[in-house]
Amino acid sequence: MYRTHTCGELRGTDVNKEITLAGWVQTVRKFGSITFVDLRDRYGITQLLFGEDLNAQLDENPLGREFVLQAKGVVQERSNKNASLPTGDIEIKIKSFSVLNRSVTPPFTIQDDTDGGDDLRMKYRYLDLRRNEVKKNLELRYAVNRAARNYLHENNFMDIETPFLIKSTPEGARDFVVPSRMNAGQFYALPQSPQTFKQLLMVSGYDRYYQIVKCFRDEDLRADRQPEFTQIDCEMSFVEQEDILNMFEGMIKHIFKQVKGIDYMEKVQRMSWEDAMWNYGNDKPDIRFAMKIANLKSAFKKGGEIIAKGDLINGAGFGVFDNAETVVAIAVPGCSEYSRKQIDEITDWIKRPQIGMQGLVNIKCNTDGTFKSSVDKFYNEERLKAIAAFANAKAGDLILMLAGTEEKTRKAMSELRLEMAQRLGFRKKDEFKLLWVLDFPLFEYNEEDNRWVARHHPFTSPKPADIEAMISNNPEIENAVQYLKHPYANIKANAYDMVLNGNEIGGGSIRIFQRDLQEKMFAALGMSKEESLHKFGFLLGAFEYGAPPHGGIAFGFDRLCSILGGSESIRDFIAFPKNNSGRDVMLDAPSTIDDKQLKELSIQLDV
RNA sequence: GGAUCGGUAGUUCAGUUGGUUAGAAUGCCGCCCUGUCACGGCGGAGGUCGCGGGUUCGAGUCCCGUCCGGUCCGCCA
Repeated sequence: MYRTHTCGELRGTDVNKEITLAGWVQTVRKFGSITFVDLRDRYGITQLLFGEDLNAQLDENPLGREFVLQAKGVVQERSNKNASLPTGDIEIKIKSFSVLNRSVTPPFTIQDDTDGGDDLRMKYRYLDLRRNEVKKNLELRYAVNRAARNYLHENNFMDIETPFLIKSTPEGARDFVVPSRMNAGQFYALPQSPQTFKQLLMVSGYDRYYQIVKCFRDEDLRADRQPEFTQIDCEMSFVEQEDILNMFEGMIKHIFKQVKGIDYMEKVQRMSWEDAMWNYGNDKPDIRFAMKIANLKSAFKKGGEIIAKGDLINGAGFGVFDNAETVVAIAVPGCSEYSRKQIDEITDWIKRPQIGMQGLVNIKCNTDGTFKSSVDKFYNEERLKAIAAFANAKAGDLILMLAGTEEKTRKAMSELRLEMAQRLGFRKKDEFKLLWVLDFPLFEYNEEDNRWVARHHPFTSPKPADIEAMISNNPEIENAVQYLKHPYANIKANAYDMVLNGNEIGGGSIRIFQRDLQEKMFAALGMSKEESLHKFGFLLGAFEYGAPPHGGIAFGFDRLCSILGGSESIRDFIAFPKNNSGRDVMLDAPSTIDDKQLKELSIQLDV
């Protein structure tokens, strides 16, 4: 037997027990004739005490960091206790020991505050995973997994595995493809999600399905995006949107309770997509704080056009606002005292290429009730007061205003709102606020391909009230790039996203379950009959054999874990993640394959 | 595809206006130390300044290119 206990479990009540521990050497502290060793395993750290009698043996078998050690001894009370360690009341007086394996000096320290950089830690991920910080994240991930499974199991959901080698349907994200040796010149694709399979399972009568499953998308990465990622994928039959919202609101609350001990009692807030865009410039608003966008002028919806014209000091007008499609403002609480330097800093921030705005207008709402703005020569005090009132600004606030084209300005203001909230500490890691965003548009325009595409996916059902419009209205696809300006843009989907602290953590929809409506949908997306049969004939066929009404949702498991763990990056919550360029730096993958493999696959390279 | 920040000792970093032998901390090695737990003390080893080219009497430092890494935009139904 290698060990009788773990390194995390012995306490004062175990004194005088004869025990055996096995683990890794964290540190060696030598004091001439006695030596302390901290022995670490997954469960904790226990201090070993080597007395004078073992010095000869230690000289013969010197211990180094990360050596694997087995040690037998007696638990004894420490003369100097260590309150910061759960095992800090005791130590093991060693009687004999054995070095099970040696270690070369690790490239970085295996501690909470390691000296290793990200790159190095990824290259030696197996060492990084020994660190408590990383272990904690994987433990949280497992806790979320368990909580989700328990909840779904209790609610009659059944875990059914679906294939990873499937058919490529280049709709939406780019597919990862896998060449088929037995079918020369043909390829499988790895699933972007088990979407069609779970719908087929509904047709088969498995009315509550779930899977915690890998999905694959060949797109560029971010801190919160990996080429392979995990979803909690769910589907239900005989449900309406309301049923899904209630079921999965329940699941998230269960996860909060089980994993974080949080009782999320209130009903999850709901917001239409249009309200989200109008008030937050964003389809996943962070509602932990207010700072709603004040719409002073908008190209596509009536706003507060109080500044568009009139009441100007010299009558010449303020071209930047007068000529802009959109003028939006936020009132930043308590920032009226911002210095020139601070304002310049924010202005530079919104001028960065990633935001790309030309400039920033500010109005300081002084605590004495007066106003000071960067546009004093265009607007008089009364006008500034009116703007402040419209933007819900209080004395002491700083109003920030942006003007320009609709989409860009709205997006920029959304970013600015988050940035200011970040600076003011409004985005607290330990505060969690859920939100359902509803009534998404069914279609959106893809400028690159010059066509309308499904915003969610092509299996999403339109709102019942809009089905007629979609079927009868088959307008010419014009170069209408402004959302909400095209007839299609007004067709709403039976789709919903769950948003947590400004992050989309889940999304789903009620699906189309009739063949004729699904065919109309494909046609609306510009797919020919032949094409739709070739790509999705199996689904259309299945819909003819008694497909039940159904709908579902999928949660981004990695992202949910990272938010619950208070981290920006999902890599910390994945045991073996890819880097920014989609590489596994530990394996050095992807890599070339040899000519024999290529030949078997009938593949010739062009590089 | 684009923007931006970084690459100097095993590691994390500093390095002024271009100027002598490129520094610190930590880690590593050796010696000393019986109550440490970030142990301590003394000593030591350790560098192709990512790579290639250019400017210059002289380049870690300036310029061009390139590779690698981080973050973001596009992209991600």
